[in-house]
Amino acid sequence: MARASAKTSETRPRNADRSQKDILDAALAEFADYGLGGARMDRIAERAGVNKRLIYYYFESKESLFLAVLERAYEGIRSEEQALNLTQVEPVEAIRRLIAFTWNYYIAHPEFLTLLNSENLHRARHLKQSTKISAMHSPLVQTLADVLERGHKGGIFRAGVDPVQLYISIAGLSYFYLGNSHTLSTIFDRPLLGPKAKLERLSHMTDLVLGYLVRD
Amino acid sequence: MARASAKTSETRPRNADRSQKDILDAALAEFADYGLGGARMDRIAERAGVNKRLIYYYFESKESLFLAVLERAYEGIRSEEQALNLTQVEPVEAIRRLIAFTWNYYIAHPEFLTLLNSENLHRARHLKQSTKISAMHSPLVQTLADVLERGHKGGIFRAGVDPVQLYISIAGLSYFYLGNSHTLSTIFDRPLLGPKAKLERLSHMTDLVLGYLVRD
Amino acid sequence: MARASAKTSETRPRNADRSQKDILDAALAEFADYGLGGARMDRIAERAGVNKRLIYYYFESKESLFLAVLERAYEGIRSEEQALNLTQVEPVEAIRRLIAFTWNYYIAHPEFLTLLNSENLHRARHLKQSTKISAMHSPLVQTLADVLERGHKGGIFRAGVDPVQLYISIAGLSYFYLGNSHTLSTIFDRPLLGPKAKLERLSHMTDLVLGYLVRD
Amino acid sequence: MARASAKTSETRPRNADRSQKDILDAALAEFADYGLGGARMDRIAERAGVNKRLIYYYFESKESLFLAVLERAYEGIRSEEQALNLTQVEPVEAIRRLIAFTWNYYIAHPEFLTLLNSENLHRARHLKQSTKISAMHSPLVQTLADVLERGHKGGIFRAGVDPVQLYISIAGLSYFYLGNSHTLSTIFDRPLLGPKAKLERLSHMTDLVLGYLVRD
DNA sequence: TATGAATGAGAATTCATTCAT
DNA sequence: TATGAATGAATTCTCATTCAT
Repeated sequence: MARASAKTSETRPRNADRSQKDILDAALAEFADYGLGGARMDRIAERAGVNKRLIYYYFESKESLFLAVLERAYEGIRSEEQALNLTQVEPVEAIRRLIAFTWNYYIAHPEFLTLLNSENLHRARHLKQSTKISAMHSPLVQTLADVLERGHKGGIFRAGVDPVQLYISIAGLSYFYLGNSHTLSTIFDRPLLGPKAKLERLSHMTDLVLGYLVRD
Repeated sequence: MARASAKTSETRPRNADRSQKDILDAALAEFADYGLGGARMDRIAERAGVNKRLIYYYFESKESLFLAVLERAYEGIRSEEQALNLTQVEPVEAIRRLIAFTWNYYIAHPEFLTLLNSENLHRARHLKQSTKISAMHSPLVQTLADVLERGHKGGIFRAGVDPVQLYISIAGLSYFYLGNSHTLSTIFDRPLLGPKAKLERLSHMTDLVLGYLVRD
Repeated sequence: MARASAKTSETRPRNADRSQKDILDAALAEFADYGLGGARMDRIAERAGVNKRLIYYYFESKESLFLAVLERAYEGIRSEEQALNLTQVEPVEAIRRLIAFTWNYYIAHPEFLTLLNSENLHRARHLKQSTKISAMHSPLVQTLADVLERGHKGGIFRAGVDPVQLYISIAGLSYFYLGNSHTLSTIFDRPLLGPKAKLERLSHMTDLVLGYLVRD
Repeated sequence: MARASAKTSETRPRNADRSQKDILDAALAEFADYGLGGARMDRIAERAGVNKRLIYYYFESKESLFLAVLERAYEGIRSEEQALNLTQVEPVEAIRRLIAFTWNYYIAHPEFLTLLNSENLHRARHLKQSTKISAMHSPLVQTLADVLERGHKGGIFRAGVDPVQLYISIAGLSYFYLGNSHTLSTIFDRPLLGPKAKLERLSHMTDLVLGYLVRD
């Protein structure tokens, strides 16, 4: 909003990187607030404090801007995930951390959920044009496979768990609750985003996943 | 060009109920395909085979049409859920059936997922204006509470499971996988909607939930 | 608004006169509130408590309905004017009465002003199609001519006053003040419709006209 | 068909001031011809020779365009009025000039009358949002107060004449005659806008006002 | 690198009017 | 006499995008 640099043209000297970042930030916020269809190029320009024309200069069109935003969003979560170093903690703790991380990341970055929603509405049309997206995800699967294997070999986890399947479950448990909190709290007539409710959800999800994984 | 009335005026005789149903059906398909923002009233009219004006005659605006569609969609799933008679089967089987039903319903009605996505993007703005939506969901919670209690009293299920929490988990496990299948299959570079993949997912979800619920 | 007869169809039995009057009343209110262009046939039907189709049954179209309303409005003021019996009072008093009557009639019937406004915007397009309108006004001119003549012959009034000219002045003095009271009170930043302001205006107008007419 | 841009794109070079003026001119004509409700944005664009979208670019909406037109219209008459320098001529002549000016201005600018009509139909809704309109009118009242005072002090005019009241009368005498000339000439079945009729009216109005003001 | 001016193709919504009973 | 259902033609306003500098 009150970005000083947007006010005058003197404060916005020729700085390509900065402008591009401002545009991506603004676009992320706009797409998250209104979805791809509802987002307005005018508002993005205003939010970024740049002339609308500049957006087209750097990003071909609304659609490729959306893809750029998407890719940067995936990079964000994946790089933080990497930083968890799950291969270096014991399996049960690794799972706990992954669940908690996913949960907290979604809470901290609600735009990520909305972005995915939009992209799915459009049948991953944009993502399918991305060349780097798939490569970005193999480390995640590798890591989780490693954790599961260590858990199984240590006699703690059940056998035959598919890491992709499990990841989708872990993500889905948080995603549905948080991404659909508006409709869920309406239909169940119950607050879902209060501090207590959040703690309960994290606890429930952890119990659920570990109750399944850990053999007795 | 392809004016509906040009086909034949006999195909749309004066029938208020029929016209309204046709409009709702067409709107459901359109909203599912394009989301609220992307849906076009023109296309809805064409799909329904009615004059665009008639939509406004029966439904105030695009937004209230959307709400009407949403309400009917919730009615659809909830009434089929009721028909499962979960209170009359033993607890483990009841949970199995609920998971399988949810999974299959989402597969059979992908529009339902898209509709929810859209509504959440709009922060349940429409649903919050609905008067009947909350009442529609209490039986579901009741039923699930009953199943959980019977399971616990029979020494089969663990204690202290919140039915709403569990329902959200069961729904979320299917919802995320199916609703985000486009992005997921892209990022994991793996087909998720083939017959085999579907069977595996259902099996995984059932194992996950029962692995958690059933005490040893 | 709360017209009982509009509520149910039993209370609106086949009564052509009543329906027509209800429609005219409703149309008068609607045209006064929104002008010809802004008036809505839907709202007129609602206000009248009749089906929209019925309006077309009795009155050909919106435009002829407008003419019917106009004619009835002129009939209203002219017939009350006749009832003043100006030919039977002495000239100065007759002028006083005419000014006061005009002023009070416009206050009591603001719709009349709005109707005239609309009709003039449309260059009297409708009125020009009326066959009875001109005949309706000759008595008025006659009466005023008689008053002026008696005044002159009695040595009270100045000579050579054109009755039509005078009538337009008398009407204009009230019409502009009342019909434009919204803009006038805004531009002069002063209330014009309070009880005191109204008395002052009537007094000013009477002084103005008599100050001119009465010779010393 | 007759798309403006099709003529030549050179005729509309990038000139913000010019475009805005063209739009205001076109809007004035359109609003005068059809009133606010009847005016069409399409026609305004065509009249101005600009793309319809440009109107919304400079003026938010039809309504704020209307306000802009209104304000400019008031500025027009008030500034010409100022140029009369009424404070520098003797009182009787000043009144004569004001009456004649008002009369001639209305004749030369019939749009002004229609505009006021429309604004009053809408209860000064737009004007009330204007910040500058009231300030625009105090000089006028001042000037007239000065004339009246000089006239009274010189023993020529009667005492106690309210300048606002008098201005409304002077304006009203012309306004009603000219603005309602269509209906008036119809109901009185007599031409009002011929050269002779006009002279007579101006003479009548002057006699009326001075007959009232000037003491004997 | 950066921008204010300008636009064509739609978008939702409105409205007087007619149809069928 | 009376009405609910249905419609074609506008109408205001929007939007991504391009032009000229």
